Amino acid sequence: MMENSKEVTIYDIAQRLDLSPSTVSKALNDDPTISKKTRKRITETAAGMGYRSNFFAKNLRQQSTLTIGVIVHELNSGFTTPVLSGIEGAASEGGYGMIVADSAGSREKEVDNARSFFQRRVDGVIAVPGAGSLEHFRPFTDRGVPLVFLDRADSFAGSTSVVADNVACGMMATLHLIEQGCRRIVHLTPGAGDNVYGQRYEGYWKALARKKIAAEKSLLIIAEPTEEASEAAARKILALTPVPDAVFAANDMAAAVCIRVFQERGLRVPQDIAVVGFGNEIIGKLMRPTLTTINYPAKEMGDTAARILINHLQGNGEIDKVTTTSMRAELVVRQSSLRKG
Amino acid sequence: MMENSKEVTIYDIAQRLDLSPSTVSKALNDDPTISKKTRKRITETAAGMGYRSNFFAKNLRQQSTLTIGVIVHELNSGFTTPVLSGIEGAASEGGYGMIVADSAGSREKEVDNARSFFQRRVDGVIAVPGAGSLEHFRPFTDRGVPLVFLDRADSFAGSTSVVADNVACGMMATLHLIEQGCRRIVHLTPGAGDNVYGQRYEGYWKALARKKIAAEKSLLIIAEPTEEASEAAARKILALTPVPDAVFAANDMAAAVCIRVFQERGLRVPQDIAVVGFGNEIIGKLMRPTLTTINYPAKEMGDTAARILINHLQGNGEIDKVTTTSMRAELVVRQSSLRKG
DNA sequence: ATGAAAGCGCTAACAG
DNA sequence: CTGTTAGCGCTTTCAT
Repeated sequence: MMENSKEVTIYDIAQRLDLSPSTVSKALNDDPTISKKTRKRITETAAGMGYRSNFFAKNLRQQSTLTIGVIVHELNSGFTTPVLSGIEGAASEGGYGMIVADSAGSREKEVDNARSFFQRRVDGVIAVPGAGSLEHFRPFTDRGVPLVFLDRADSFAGSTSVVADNVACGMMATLHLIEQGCRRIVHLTPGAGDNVYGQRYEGYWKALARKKIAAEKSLLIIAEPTEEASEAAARKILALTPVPDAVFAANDMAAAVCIRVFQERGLRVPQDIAVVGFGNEIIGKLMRPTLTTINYPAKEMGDTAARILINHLQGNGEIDKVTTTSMRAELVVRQSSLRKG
Repeated sequence: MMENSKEVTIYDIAQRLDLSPSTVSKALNDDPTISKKTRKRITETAAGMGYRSNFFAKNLRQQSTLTIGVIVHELNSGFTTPVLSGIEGAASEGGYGMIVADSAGSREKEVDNARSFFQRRVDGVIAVPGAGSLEHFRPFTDRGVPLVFLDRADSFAGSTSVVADNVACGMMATLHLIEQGCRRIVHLTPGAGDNVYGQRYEGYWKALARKKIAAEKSLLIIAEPTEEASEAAARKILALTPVPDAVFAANDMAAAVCIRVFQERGLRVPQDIAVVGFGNEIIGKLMRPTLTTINYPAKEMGDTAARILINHLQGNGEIDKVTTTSMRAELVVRQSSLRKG
């Protein structure tokens, strides 16, 4: 095993070429005050000697880590994956590394992760927080470390948010169903609290209100986004009287399960009951009928959040001016809701 | 905006308490030679002053970054997500951060990412490489930076691999179909080269050989894992004469598309044609018939890779002894293949 | 039990 | 165009 044959430093290079370390440093950083010729000599011997700059010595001087920290409340999810992909793309393009911490649904871990990133001195933070207070992020804002929240729009001390317009999403889906002639529209959601789900629900009833349709409390059905709970919810929906003529589900999996249960009970989708999902998961294209759904711009949100952060870090200080960036989602109309034309 | 009100250093703490910086340093690192009383005084004022240790000064001294680099060839994928989740869990448990770089299918980016991590001096690397040479990882092995490959078993200079036993997977799936009475079994795969797909194919024909069934070349169908290509492949399968009585697809999406096409053509699954997928994606539980598939232990693989790496970094040098860790995958039998009992 | 001093590798004034 | 010098904040002998 070839072991660490000792790291090469700029001193080694300087000695070898009979130059000073600072000359070497400048040359390696493309300082224009170094003659082309020496610069070339230096870069070449550096490469030859297997030199790599010491990231930490550099950071120690420059007080910057070229690293952005990403805290997600659930890494293993269909939303988080494209978000990370979007962030990574923009970050690496801007010369930043992305360090990821997963809170795995635990608030305690989220607090820990914030602390850990603070210690690590990331240059900026993007967080997809779970529910609850955001106070554990205060050290960042206090120290001027820029902070962007994703998918959560609470205003929080000097921070910025990137969200999809969930109210608009809910409205779009519901209006579409109304246009298709539906009147008794169920909203199936994991919860209608103070978060994206609540906003989708708000969009739902705003759409009903606009069309002068009374919102019935019994048409709001709460169910965890698991297969079992969704099945139970579907049965609950069929037990309502009169039977609803549409379901707007807050995620595609729940919508798919509902459709299956409806079909097994002999109902036709969309003729007897129309269904709209949320999230544009791959399953929506594979099932029959294909699923009408909201295309949630997760990757674009990640990309945007990273760009805002990096622009700010590079001194194009958007972050102080923009408070919330709302990304446009779109309705993807497929078979499960099309009752006309 | 509260701006950087100047970072607190151990010197500030020392001055405030009329102690020396080294005492403060030791106290903060729980050095037992510092009396309990002073230690307490120090930790308390440190907290009070909002001190955070300077990660970089620390690293500069200790020549370690407490960071492991993860290079994936495709971040936005159903395999990578649980892998990252597994790595993150083990890493954070061991006190390490995880920095992620996505090669997004580009070899060039993969090479860049390797270089970038080398510069950043990650303590260790986990790579899920694409196809092709692994030479760009040589700097790590040369410098004694431990390196673990995931889902790819090439032996490479002093590195270690964590894989699922893909040959066994292919064999398991195929034997199961044979036991169900199938004889003309198609293997549908994105390619049977020198990678996991090739190994699954190897398992397929080994199973056939063991059962004395002739492997026909026409039963190997190559198709990209997209919806369109899978549909075309399904039609191709139905055009074979005699029509096959089973399909073993190398991913669940392709299997789902096949089943849909078969059903649309009036075939019954599994009675007329049985189908086994690969990957245990969520869709397999939602569709009808439910999909028999291989449960690929992605998260466990990530977890294992990270543990091996971290054990090594902490001096429990497994990495030199273990060359390849093969994780057990399992067959999940559901409706799409069950023709007996 | 505490302190003094050296140095990790690099950069940025400033001087030549 | 190149060199000198002085730290960045921390840890770690070695003294006391």
